[in-house]
Amino acid sequence: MNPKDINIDPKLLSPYNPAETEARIYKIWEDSGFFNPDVCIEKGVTNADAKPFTIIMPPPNANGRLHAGHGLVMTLQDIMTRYHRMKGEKALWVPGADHAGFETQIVYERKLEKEGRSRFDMSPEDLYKEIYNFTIESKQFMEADVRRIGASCDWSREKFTLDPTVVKTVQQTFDKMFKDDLIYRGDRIVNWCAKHQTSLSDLETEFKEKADKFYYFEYGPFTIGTARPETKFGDKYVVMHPDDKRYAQYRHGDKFTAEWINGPIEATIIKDDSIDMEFGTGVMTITPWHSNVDFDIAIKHNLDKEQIIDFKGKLLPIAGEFEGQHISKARALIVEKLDKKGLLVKVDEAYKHNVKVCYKCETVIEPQIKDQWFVKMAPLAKRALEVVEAGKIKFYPSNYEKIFKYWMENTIDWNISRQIIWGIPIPAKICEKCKKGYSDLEDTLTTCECGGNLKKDTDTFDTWFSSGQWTLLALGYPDLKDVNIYHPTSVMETGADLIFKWIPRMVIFALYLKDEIAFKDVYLNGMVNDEKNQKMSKSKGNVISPVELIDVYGADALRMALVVGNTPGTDLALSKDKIKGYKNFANKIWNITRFVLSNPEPINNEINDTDKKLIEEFDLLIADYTKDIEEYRLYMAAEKIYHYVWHRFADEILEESKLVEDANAKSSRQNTLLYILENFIKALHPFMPFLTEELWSIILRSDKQLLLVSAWPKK
RNA sequence: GCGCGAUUAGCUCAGUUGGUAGAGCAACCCGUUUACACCGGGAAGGUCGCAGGUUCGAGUCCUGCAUCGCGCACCA
Repeated sequence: MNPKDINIDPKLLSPYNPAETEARIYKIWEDSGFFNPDVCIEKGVTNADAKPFTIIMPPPNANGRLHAGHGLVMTLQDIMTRYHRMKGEKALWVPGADHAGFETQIVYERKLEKEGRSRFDMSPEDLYKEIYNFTIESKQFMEADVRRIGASCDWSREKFTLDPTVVKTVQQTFDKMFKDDLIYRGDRIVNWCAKHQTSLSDLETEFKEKADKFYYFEYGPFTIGTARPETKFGDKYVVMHPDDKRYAQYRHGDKFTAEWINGPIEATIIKDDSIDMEFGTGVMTITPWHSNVDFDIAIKHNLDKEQIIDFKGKLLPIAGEFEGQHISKARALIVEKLDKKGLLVKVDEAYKHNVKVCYKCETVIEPQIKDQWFVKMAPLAKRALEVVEAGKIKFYPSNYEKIFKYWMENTIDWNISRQIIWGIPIPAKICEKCKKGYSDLEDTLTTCECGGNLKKDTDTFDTWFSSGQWTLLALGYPDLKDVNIYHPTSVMETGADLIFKWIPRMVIFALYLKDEIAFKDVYLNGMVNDEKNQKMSKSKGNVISPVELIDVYGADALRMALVVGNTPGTDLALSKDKIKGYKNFANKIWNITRFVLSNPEPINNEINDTDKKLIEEFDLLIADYTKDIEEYRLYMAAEKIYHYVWHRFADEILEESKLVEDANAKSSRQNTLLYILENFIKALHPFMPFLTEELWSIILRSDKQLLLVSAWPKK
């Protein structure tokens, strides 16, 4: 039928065209100012004494576009925010952008590499400036993507993780923790990436299976096994298990002389029960400077530690004739020399083991002992554990509480120093003589208590040190204007992989700085995978960008596809067929509206008993649906309303109403259809905001306000 | 090695305090009658991983096993 034949709004051309609608609607919302709860109060759509509802957006990296996972995160948070806003609460969703320290620097380094440049040839200031400009530029693309999804966040409050006030506050936190004896300077073994020239936390490394040769060498009276002969120059301890009968004749502390790579050395026998008797010969020599396990043994027995490999991966003078060689080349030469000396016993050609690599470039991590800043985790973790055990923070799904607790019960001190430019500088001074570290916010200290010269620490903070304070920082802390109203935040919604990287740190810092929980609820979403449920990755070429999907199917359809059937904590297989299904749904609603509006106007306000039952049925559904949203069962709420609208309202109620002939009954039914239509459009708004706002502007209604700030349907 | 999760229709997954199995998609048959073919109607499809246990009653609770996935740790 020609749409012109229908006596309704000419805007209602079929089919629904999301591409034409969405940008226009978003602009209307943004111009209205209603994403900002202050404006809502000012204009009288929200009561000044209404309950606050706060979500802090996990700031997307400012260095690129959004990926499908962001699409899910933005959708979930937008649904929650829109729902609470319509309920009349002071709903605040604070957007952000993350400088993403290490990540951004890597992105930028790749760019430099392509241009044939290197950060090591640039002054730190120039590099910082370039990355800053790059990030500010990229940030706009990220923000545009967030808008495309329909996020109703308060852009006027957007925070960037390198805003000057943020930097200042983070540095103050460091100073406070230093004074509270929660931060110390420590000589500890760190994960060193020789390519990126920085230390990494355990969470920034991965294990990769590698096949290497495994060598057996004669070492005095013993045969030792190793996969890394190049570290062995300084080895002067042999370690074996105290219960190993094969070596019962040797005693702890005994010394002997062994012929070794560059001549004879004196070695000492150490007995330690951390040795695996089954592995190799049950005897090993240790290199405490370049191995975590060896380091622990050395600390336990108070053994000497010596650096063999420099921070670029080259051998130090201790290597004698091999000095200056890169370890990758030196290994074979060292083996050859030992072989010539008759010390090579045998070689296992295919030894498989897991090697720690940099999670970004897969360079093999070289453990190094380095002077770094560490946070004492135990006392902080204890408090975080207490509030969770007291039930003050709830997890969705609930089993993540276990993971949180496990993590808090097994903390190790946190290395917060990073040797990168792109981050918040650590406001500290280090003594050139005795290496003692001081916090120095005002940059005034010059001399150490030992008389040595104090030098500025050139390191920056691990990003999670500032991100951990984000619930407060995003609200303007230490300015308490917003903090007093909106903190603790209502819900922290983020990817389940952040259960240990981020969630505990936010809990810890909010307790430490403000003596408050950071959030009442934690909602953890799973990964968004491709339609075969495989992880999206650039190398597989199966990455789908949310914006491309929006271009084809519309934002509302994508949002529904991301939410329906997606329980918290579980990964989602996102298929185009699924999104297409919800594009059809959008069109269905469009046509339902066309149909209802094309019916004759009711002759009065009467509703008969038959129709009252339909209204009752609908109201019950909405009550149930509301409860589902309230309790974070968004996957179920969305499915229920979908089912009602399509298969109950359209397929049955509308079809049946076509058969009603009596004038009074017809009028009663039309009143009923209008009531249900108006209210399901309201109820569906958090899930499908663009379509519903557009329809709201077309249908007859009592309330002329934007749907964005209309009252939630209630019985 | 330690921990977590999953196992339900061909596929993707729901199933909220235990009460005779649900949705979407796909496949099948039929159908253009006042919105919508981006549609409607209909039918089909499951010993709810396996084995025990608790119970009047178990997809749901308990124990064990198997398979898959994920996380953490890790061998010189």
